[in-house]
Amino acid sequence: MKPQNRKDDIVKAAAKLFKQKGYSAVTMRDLATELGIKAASLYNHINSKQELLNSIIISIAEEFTNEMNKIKNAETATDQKLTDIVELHIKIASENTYGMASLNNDWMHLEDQLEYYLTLRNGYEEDFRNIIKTGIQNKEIINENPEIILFSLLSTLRSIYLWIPKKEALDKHSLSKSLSQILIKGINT
Amino acid sequence: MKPQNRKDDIVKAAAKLFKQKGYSAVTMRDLATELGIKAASLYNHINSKQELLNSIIISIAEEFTNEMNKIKNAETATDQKLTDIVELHIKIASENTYGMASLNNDWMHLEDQLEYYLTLRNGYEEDFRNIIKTGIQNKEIINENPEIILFSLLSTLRSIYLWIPKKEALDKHSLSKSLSQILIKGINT
DNA sequence: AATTTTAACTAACACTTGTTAGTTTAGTGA
DNA sequence: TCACTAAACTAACAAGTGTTAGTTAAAATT
Repeated sequence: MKPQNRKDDIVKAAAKLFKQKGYSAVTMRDLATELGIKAASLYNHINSKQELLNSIIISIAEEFTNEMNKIKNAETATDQKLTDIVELHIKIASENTYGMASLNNDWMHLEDQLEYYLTLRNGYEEDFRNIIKTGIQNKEIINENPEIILFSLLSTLRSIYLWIPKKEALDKHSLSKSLSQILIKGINT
Repeated sequence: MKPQNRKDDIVKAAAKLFKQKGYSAVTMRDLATELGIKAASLYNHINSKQELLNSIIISIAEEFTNEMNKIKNAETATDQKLTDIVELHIKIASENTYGMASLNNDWMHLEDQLEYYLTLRNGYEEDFRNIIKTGIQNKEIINENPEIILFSLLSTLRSIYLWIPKKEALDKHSLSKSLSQILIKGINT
């Protein structure tokens, strides 16, 4: 009734290797070796290499979209929305460090699902942009080019997965607090 | 006396394709097609695919290192050093949008030169970290975790190459001004 | 005019790629 | 005990990989 277990192992191992070398450089034999089996055995559980990438990326992208919908529809001030977004990125990056690497670096190797992914990503960015624009109108955010503010925030948030595993062991809570301060208080009037 | 011309064309085209699909996904046949020739013809000008990646990444990494040495040795205040760093990243990202993609995403496929690259990168980050620490001691920068400040700044600076070609046509000068304000004034006491 | 150089070509190589087919083994439920 | 299933295996394939060897045609140099 739950024969998904082994498949999850494979997806997890795939994400780990994809982070290390990128999707294209990881072979099905690499992946099998990581799991201690032969390449052909993988196909008892999955349909294709492509499917692995799809499920890794799309599940994260959908999580971002769902959470962004909650944040944008909440009756909260702009700086609370921004804090929520920072925490969302830290949460996803913590729970899925490997997957975030694929989402950032290998999305262009999605095939069937590429268009869908881009729709999700564009929607997410558009919601984020609107939150910033509203903040500017409300004078909660300095009146700089919203495109540059968006770019600056998103760049940092998308890179969190690279820094979380660092030896310095940034604990999740103090990271969230410090990063919000640096990113948001720096933007406030 | 300058038979390097054709080789430069190849390196440039390679960097462009590496940005689009990543080093591993670009074949020598792709590269040849981009240049309107056959794959084997490339080898009249270059020694290997690996060599292309090496020269793209190492030349940029060395430029960062050289410029950082000037900045750190200059007798300037911390916020001037930070402004200089922002401008350095914008300059390199503008002049070498394609190469920056390889540097960020394909450095792990360096082989012989991987160790050298990591030495350069670690040195750069260490210099940057020391500038931030000095700024904190001088009370020019808020007393947050310097590791998080470094991470936040570097994440944005390393992503500039992704945004410069955007349709919005962020012109270089206003980008530099706005970004410095957002990143640095936000950090200042 | 003769020679060298530049830069393309065709043909082929040894190896690696994702994937399929068919088989074997061990554990589970009837 | 018997059938079924999950999950591994061996063997193989067709296509694609980076690269080499040897050749050719035109341009530059002597």
